[in-house]
Amino acid sequence: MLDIKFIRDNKDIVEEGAKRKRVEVDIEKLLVLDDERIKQLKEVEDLRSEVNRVSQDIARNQDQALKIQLIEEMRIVKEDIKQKEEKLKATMDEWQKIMLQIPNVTSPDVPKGPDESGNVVIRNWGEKPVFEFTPKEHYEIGEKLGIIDNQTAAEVSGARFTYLKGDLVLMQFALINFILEILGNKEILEKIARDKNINIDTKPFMPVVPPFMVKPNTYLKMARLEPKEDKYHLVADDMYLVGSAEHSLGPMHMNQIIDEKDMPIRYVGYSPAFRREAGSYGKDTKGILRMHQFEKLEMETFCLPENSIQEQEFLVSIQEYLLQMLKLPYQVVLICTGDMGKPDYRQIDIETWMPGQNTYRETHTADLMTSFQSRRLNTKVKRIDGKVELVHMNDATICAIGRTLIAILENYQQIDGTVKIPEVLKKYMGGRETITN
RNA sequence: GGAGACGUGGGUGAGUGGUUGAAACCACCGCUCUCGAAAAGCGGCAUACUGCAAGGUAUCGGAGGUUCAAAUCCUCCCGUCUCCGCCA
Repeated sequence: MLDIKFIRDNKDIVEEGAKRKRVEVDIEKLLVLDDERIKQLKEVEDLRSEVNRVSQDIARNQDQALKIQLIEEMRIVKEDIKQKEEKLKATMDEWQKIMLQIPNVTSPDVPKGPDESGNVVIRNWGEKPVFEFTPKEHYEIGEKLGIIDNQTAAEVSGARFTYLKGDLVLMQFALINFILEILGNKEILEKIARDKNINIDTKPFMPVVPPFMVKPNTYLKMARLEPKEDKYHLVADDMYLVGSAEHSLGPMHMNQIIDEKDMPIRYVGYSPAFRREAGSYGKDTKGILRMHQFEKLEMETFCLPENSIQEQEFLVSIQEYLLQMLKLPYQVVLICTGDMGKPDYRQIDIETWMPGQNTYRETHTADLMTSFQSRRLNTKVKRIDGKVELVHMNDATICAIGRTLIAILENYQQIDGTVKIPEVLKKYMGGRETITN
């Protein structure tokens, strides 16, 4: 959510920003409602003030007859308040509805564009592997090796579910262990920052296994409830399954004021992500690219406003470091206005090379939300000088495990159908060289 | 799931209908004293909205309700603790 004061002072920027994000919202109407809101609020507060004042008079006054008269007068004023409050509430409801629709403004360096065609590749890394045979797609490799079984999962749970088996499961946990080691190591993080010329506190990440379900209200505060049709809703308990660890990591400091000396706060959360994938029928139906359920390691950080762009750069650097360690070619994409999320100020994706599909596919995203989420979450920082302000929040994938496994299978495949194990993961997989049948 | 206890400012904790947005203590910040520190003394110390300001309004887990007046009474919800049941 944006600050209403900011909207009032920057009507054109907000309006233009929404249009560029292809969000329809009537700012003009909001401002009219806001004037109305303030006017009605003043009326109600003046009346309340009168009641408060007279109530104290009643308490102090000894004259019984006067007391009875004042009580009677206040009873009438209260009726008036009630009516005005109802009017105010109606105004507020409408006001709130529009406020929730308004997207975050964007960073000046975000390219303007209508959809993904406007995204800009800002750099790439790695040599695409050259094969002496036609590289296969991950599901062909996986099925042949007996480590991916969508067939059985379809019968048990339906489409877009899978059984990961054997070495692929070991590789999943190898990735998790490898990543947690990196994110917990201050020296490595320091080196990553230094190599990219990022001047930032390299405090390590605290590993977290967060709740996999959240209350509707929590989701709303994270500005992630919409689109609802993509969320799994547990009707009996009115809970939602998380679509990302972000959804329960972000609210960890709800209604808190954090000391500046404790900043930045960095978490790496492990959780499944549940997605209904509404609207993607027929898209990526093969293999494990687009699932209703997949595991993910996610970085969620809270920092001072002046550091948040640097923080995002840092998170992207860590993503790149990981892919470089895994020797997976990738490209870094600056997402344009029309393709980015509503809460984002700036969004950077990483797409990893998938030889079997002969294309780059999205594996990582890094979202800088500025204070868009912290405003509703009410997460603040108390500065050294005593000033209290909203924190800035960053959220970034460190490993969407399924898609990383795909990239490994496709990039490391061999002519005999076996798959080499990336060097850095070997030690977590019994020192073995390859996945064989 | 059953029974009971409880939820007050950064912390401990007082407060059961009327100048209580909230005592006291601790922590923290500033000043005095000191060469400096400690100690002591003095002062400050919630957030949001609104207003040029003075000020006003709201908030004592959350949402409603009773009342001229609610931290205090009532209802529902959430959470914590203890005991029992169940369970990995």
